[in-house]
Amino acid sequence: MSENAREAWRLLQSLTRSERGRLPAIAAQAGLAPGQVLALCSLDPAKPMAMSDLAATLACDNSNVTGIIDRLEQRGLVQRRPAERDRRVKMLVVTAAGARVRQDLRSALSEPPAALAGLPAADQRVLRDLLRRAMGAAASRAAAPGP
Amino acid sequence: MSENAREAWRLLQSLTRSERGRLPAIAAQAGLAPGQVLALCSLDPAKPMAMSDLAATLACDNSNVTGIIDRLEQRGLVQRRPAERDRRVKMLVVTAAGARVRQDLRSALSEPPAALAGLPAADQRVLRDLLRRAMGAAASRAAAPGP
DNA sequence: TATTGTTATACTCTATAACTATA
DNA sequence: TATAGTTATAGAGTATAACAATA
Repeated sequence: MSENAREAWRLLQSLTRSERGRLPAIAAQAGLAPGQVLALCSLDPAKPMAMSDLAATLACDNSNVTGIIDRLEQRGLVQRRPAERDRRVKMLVVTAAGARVRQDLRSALSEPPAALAGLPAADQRVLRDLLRRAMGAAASRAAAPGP
Repeated sequence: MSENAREAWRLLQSLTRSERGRLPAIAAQAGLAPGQVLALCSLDPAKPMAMSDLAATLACDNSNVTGIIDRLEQRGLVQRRPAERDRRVKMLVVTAAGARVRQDLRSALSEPPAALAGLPAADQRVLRDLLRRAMGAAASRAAAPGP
């Protein structure tokens, strides 16, 4: 019985739900819509990505990514480039301006909420270590599914 | 310097982001849209709530709640009732059918993701206690803002 | 006058289906 | 035939502004 895990998950959900307004607020400040912010932050300026890979990252349909990238491209933050090996594929390149905006967005989004910032330093460290373990173990399980 | 809190927050965000598809999936199974699920789950069947209070809970505009409640009311899950004391206000009452659906939804949503369910029992307990402290302290601060 | 909820309007995100170009 | 991306279309969530009923 993992009632503790259930309660921990409920607490985590209420924490992130209380921070729900931040993404729209940060996006509005940059003159972007929330989805555009998530897309821009998901792109690595050093490593162009195909449209369909971005769709998988954002867990949404290709047709949706078309519209989001249209708007980011109009703003000069991203560019489409045809892939060399397969001309059906379009690679997404973050422009210099896009990289600057992205850096600001990521910095704002990673600002911890009061509930975490107010914890004693020792608790913050315990929490970080625990989450590292949890995420690492989950990644391992995904890579090598059990028998 | 709270770099640990920052990293913990980033890890929490990636955990909840990896669970991003669950709300739409659970909503679709119940034949509802994600926003309708959040609204229904936010209503306490034992304690009717004004439209504007629900808007505050969901951190969105009143005009938006009108549309969401329209659809929940058409489905027979919620009813509008005029408040006795102030006839401008409409109280939202969860129907018997709505309470059943709500219970199922809450149960499905509180199922912890693999990253948490896979942690050792001791870690789950530590995490739960830590989050209880964090959320409790934040609530206290909100109730009594410092000097 | 001020407030609660509704309506009108517009933009964004989302999906499905049909289409084009390429493989 | 199958795949990557686009277009067309539709439904839902979001906001602002104007409005009605009530306070």
